[in-house]
Amino acid sequence: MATHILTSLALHRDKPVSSSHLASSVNTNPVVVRRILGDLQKAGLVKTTAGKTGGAALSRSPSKITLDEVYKAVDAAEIFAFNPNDPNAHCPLSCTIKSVLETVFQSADRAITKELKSRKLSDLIEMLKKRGVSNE
Amino acid sequence: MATHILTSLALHRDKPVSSSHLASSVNTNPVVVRRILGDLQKAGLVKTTAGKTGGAALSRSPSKITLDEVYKAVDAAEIFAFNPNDPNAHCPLSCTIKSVLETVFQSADRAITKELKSRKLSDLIEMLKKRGVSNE
DNA sequence: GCAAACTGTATCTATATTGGTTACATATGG
DNA sequence: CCATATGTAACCAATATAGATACAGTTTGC
Repeated sequence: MATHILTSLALHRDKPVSSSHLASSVNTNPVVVRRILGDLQKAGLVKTTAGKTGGAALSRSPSKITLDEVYKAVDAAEIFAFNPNDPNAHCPLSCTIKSVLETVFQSADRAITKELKSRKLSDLIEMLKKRGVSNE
Repeated sequence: MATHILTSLALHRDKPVSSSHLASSVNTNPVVVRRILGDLQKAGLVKTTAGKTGGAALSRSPSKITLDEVYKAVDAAEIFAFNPNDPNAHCPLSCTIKSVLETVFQSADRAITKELKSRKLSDLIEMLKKRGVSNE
């Protein structure tokens, strides 16, 4: 939904778009959109203005926004999860496994981050245009 | 939990380990362990035997088990999720965005898969041994 | 000044997922 | 035969997410 919203904003090039309008494109409720916009705003990707002619707009050019930023803006969690339970203190494996998995999780995270960093919002716009979607 | 279980099995080298024993190391309930073992068994990574001396054991050498197989065995879902709602038929962007995101999701998936394929269960055992955990 | 059209946010509901637990049928070694 | 396993169903609790309603605060344009 977040990338959908951002591409919509990009296609509107700086004209503020209302959450209702975005919601109808995403096919959801305006409040859901505003919540996502709130996350994107905290991450500095969009700017919103209140009032009659208000709405959301990108705060940077699409070529300066990577999908990694989008991902981290709306989904703070890691990809993999540790066992939330305490380790069994009588078991050496149980006490050590977490530190081992940590290094694995980190490299997986780096792999995803690298991949997403290589994708810019402007790339998505390009792909949309190739499919005939050029404005909205 | 799944990797924890598998490393535990590896440290026991082919001696069947009961779900209760594994559960105490993972600090959870035996049924939870058996559910995970069921997934791992479907994926061909472990073999379980019932009866008094039963339990679970690896069905392959740890050097022949990649973390990618483990991941796919217990978590069939994709990393990223599409907007579950139908597209708004009146909106060209809404109708097209999914196919664009699909290619992004696929390359992200490939990146994770590649990373996890490069990690073998035996690598984890190595790391554990370096930290002083050699049996259990 | 004021109505219209926004945002931001609180609150509530529905739903899905997950882990944990109990219970029990079934298998098997000694 | 019986102790000890697995496999699995059923249920509960906790958590997360989307959606919906409601409303206070902001801003524009008349």
